[in-house]
Amino acid sequence: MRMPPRKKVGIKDVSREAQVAISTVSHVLNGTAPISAEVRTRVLDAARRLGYLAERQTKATITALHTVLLAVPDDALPENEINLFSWTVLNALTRECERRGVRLVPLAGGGPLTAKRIVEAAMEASADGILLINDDRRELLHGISNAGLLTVLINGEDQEMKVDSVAPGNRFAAQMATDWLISRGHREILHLTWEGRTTITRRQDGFIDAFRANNIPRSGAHVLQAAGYEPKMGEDAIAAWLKDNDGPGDVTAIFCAADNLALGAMRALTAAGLDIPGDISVMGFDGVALGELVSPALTTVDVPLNQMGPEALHLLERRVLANDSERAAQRLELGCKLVIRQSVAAPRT
Amino acid sequence: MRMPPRKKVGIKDVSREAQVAISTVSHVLNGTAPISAEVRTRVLDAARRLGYLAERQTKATITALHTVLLAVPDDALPENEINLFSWTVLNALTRECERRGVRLVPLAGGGPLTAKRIVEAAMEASADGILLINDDRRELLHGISNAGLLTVLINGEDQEMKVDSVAPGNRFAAQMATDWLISRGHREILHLTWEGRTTITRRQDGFIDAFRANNIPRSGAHVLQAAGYEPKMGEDAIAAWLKDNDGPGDVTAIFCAADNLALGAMRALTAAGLDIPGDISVMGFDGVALGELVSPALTTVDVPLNQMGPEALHLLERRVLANDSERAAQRLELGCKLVIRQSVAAPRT
DNA sequence: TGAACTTATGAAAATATTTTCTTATTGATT
DNA sequence: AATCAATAAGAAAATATTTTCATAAGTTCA
Repeated sequence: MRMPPRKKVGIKDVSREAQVAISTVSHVLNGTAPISAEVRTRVLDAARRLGYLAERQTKATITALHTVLLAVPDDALPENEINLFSWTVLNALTRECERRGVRLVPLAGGGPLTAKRIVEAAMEASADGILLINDDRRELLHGISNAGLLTVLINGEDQEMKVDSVAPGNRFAAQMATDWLISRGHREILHLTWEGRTTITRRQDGFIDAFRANNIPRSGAHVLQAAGYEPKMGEDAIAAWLKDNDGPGDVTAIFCAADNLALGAMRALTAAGLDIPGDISVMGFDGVALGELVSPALTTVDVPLNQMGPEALHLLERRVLANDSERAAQRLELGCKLVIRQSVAAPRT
Repeated sequence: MRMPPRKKVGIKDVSREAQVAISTVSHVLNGTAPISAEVRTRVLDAARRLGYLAERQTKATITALHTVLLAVPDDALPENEINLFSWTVLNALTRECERRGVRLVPLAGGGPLTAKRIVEAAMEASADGILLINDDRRELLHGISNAGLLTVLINGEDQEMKVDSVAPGNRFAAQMATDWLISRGHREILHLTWEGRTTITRRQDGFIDAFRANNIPRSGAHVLQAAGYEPKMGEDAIAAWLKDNDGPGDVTAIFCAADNLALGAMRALTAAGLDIPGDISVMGFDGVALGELVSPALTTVDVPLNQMGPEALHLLERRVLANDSERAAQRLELGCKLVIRQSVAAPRT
């Protein structure tokens, strides 16, 4: 694995690009002399453009991390196409590690994760820290931190606020999605979800928040639990719901807690002869499914999956560098974006 | 304001400390040669001990920030001792800026903050970014980001997930505090709060969460609104409550959403002839009040106020450096700690 | 058992960066 | 108009850091 021989950029290259002397660049970078705003901007822009700032930044932190243990529970393994979520996250993480020259030692398979297994694997690899994805059980976290190992959770949260974590801003994102439905005129909305971990219930919280924030009667917020997050389960849940209620009733929109569920729901709705979005609107969450390719294209919430891994790495670096157990644990929530396509319309009047 | 002439540490000093050659240190730091785990550790430890790693880290980021506008709404001004919260945060922030040589231009007083005022002030100071404390109104955020200025919120949150922010982990912390009360045996708990911003309602969420997580009847969760967060208002609210209900009734513990309220509550309870914690337990939140000096000493939740400013600065730096509007907004929650003192005991049986 | 490798470390050469000091320009003050 | 002070930028000297290459010590294998 050899990088293209992109020769390192230095302060010299920046000075040429910005048309100033080498020393001037140094002065700008260190604030060791008065510099006019104009030149300062020119230099900084050049430095950024050439990737000098980024390189410098990388070099400063890279030091701390040599080997990182990546613990992946079986159900996050991207064995089936279903778990595109984890796959995307892990993929971006792997690439970032390669880029930075961090050795990533995976621990996966071989039955359920236990603190013992993780600690042993970390010792064996003499890892500087641990990244743990999709698993935030208390016993696990206790076991690991008792061994004095530094850990960052990806797509999880430590309720005891001892361990750093990165997760999507589920609650706000779900509220934003529901807000959008409400703004289109929907008042009776079904939230299709499943009994997942706390990070999934946050989406339900946000769904409810939106009703409160918009002063809409909470009686319009309906919740339906599917058996899991696979498309088939969403399909079954919606089919059963349609049957029980003899059609969608007052409900004019379905907000699904995952794109996969939304795909299943759309199948069930179409099978029941309902038009999307004419008769009923559907909204997803995650932005991983090929929502663009189904018909109608799925309106959804885009989660910045590609940024979760790198951010986790960054938290781990800072933790290793600081090496200060007094420092408060950090929980990082990444903002999500609405992706508006065709599966949502105003309700029939 | 002159730093003690602590001469800069370099790779040379590290090599001496770690008893290796200069080049070896360089190799460790850059991964440019195979290094034994033993030497690697020795070098890294030495580098950390001497503050070399920290210095390097600082240097890498300092570049991006020269001038920062600090916008402080009137009600966060530390004019009265009441707002020890803001005072502590601002104090730590100021010191961090001094340490790093960042120029901090305050914008405060002169009536309510408006987007226009902030944008103009930022332009005038040619600020690289804005720190906004205790104010996250939508119009304000829209106005600022429309002007293309980078902003980080301190003790606030952007529901639209466009702007980075730092805040305490209010929800989990409140749950932790309530958990503690429940673990001592309390089942009927009063949450004393006020109509604050969303960050305050998060504490109420956590209070409720604890009942759910512990499978305790939610009928035991009582909420009482004070007129504000000053001690006097807590005192009045509790006095009125005691009067209305002819004593505390079944309630055996009061969890206050702020230390100031707790101090007031304690005064009202004592005035009513109740013993703390014999008759009723009291728990605070914030860890700023002189809870250690009151009698009995106040059990509370310690919020890492000193870290909020520096973390906000760090977010701003990264944002300026990346200069990538595609990058998702980040919301950083800092973990809090339980401080156990004397004001909480098991309820009378 | 000794040639061929591999792993570790350091000395010295090659680079990169910072600091000091000089010079130019502008505007204010006598 | 001459002088001074403040602001900007750069040349050159002083340092700091990285890289290349040499060497030692162990390992493997025919």
